[in-house]
Amino acid sequence: MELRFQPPLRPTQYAEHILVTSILSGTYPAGTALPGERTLASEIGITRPTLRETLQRLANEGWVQIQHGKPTVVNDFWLKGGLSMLGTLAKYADFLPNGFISRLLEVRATLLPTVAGLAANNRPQRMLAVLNRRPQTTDSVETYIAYDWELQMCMARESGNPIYALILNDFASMFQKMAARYFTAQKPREASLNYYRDLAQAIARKDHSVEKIVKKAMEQSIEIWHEIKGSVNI
Amino acid sequence: MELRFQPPLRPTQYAEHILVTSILSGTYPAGTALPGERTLASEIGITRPTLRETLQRLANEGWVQIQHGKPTVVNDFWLKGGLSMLGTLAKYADFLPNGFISRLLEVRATLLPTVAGLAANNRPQRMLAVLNRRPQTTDSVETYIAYDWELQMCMARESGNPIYALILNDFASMFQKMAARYFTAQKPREASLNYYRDLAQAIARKDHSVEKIVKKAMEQSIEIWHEIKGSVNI
DNA sequence: AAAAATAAGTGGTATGACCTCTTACCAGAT
DNA sequence: ATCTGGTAAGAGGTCATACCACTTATTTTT
Repeated sequence: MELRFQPPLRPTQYAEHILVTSILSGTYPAGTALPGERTLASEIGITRPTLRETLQRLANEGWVQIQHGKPTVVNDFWLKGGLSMLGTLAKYADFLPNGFISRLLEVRATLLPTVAGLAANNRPQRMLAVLNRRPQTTDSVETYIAYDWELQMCMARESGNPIYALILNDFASMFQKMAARYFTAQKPREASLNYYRDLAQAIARKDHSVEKIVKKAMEQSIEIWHEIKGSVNI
Repeated sequence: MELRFQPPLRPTQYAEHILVTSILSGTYPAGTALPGERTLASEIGITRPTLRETLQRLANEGWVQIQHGKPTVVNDFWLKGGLSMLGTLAKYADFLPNGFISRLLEVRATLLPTVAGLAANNRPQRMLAVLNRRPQTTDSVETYIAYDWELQMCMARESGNPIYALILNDFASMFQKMAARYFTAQKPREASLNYYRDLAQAIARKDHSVEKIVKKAMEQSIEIWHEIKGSVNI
């Protein structure tokens, strides 16, 4: 849980914690009605306006469905939820199904090659400018984490299609958790350096191998992740 | 705007309308601070708790950034926003950049072929069950809209990767607006029927042409959309 | 000059009341 | 009996106001 020694949660975050863990753990199964706001607020130990701020946020992410006059009901979030749920889910990684990060990497593997190809065609100079700042072998883990994310976001921005950036933004918190573990080992750092180098060369050559290179790198990162994570349930 | 003859917006929706249109139209440029909550609430004509519910939601979607003690600042939403922004943006289509729906269709074209391939491998029976219920030539526009969406969601669900469904859910409102226009013409309806038929055959044959078929259909839908929309700015 | 206290402004939370919508129940009309 | 309309209960929606907590800049103290 990683919450010990942390300052006590503020009421609105505490409410989120209670509600999300209750939903994830099955205390409030999908399809059932949540207790009324007045009851729920007193049960959690906060006031109604505070609870409502949290409820509205969760409803917007697809956890629950609020309708005037009717009780608030819990959603089957894998069916009704939106991508912004990833941001909240990242805080409760213990409840994630086994291999969830792999699923995330798989989605990235289908998206990023296309995105990279668009960016390389659209704004090759900007891509090369970022790639020329790529990390060195001696750089810290934090540097790798930050740079890898920066490169992805650069691709999304320069792709010319703003929607790719929106998707990646929702991935941010999950990727942060993953990358912190991923780049701790040496092998993925080496693999990434090779990937950055190959990508820079391909863009400079202006040939059509960018997509393939990114695709290959994404698939390799999935393999490496499987080796790293071992039996950890994320 | 299509708001005439509709009941007046409730305060929380009215606040969203004011804030979002103000941000989109440049009244509150990215990087600038929003007026304080007390000021803003009275300007809009609602109370602070009500305004806060809206502000928290918008912050969660990435429109603004709220920090305790500091003024709330407007984000560059194409950079900081999440995919759930699409749901809100769909209500203010007039502000969308030209060709935005095309960008959305392009994202779908990169995702759905992979998703369809996974679903066809994972759960061919369920896919076929849905495909066997595909519309007839004589069916209504509404039937096409509903079925097309159902098929996409089916693919996402049966792909085995829940994240695809989360992404599609965020596309829902935008797709609804697009499909209502798209399927009004006859050509796209015919194209979709052919697509459904080819897809059903491919899955039944268990060959590896599913991805190609979906890819081709998605690209064709982009072409058709360009023909249909003409000079409309969406 | 540096450090600590202070004050002002902003977002965060608490109370308690009232408004609006949905639902179910019931009385009256058909 | 069935349909219609009213009525009451319970749910979410909004209001009003006061106070708490964090950030920042200023002032005071050391």
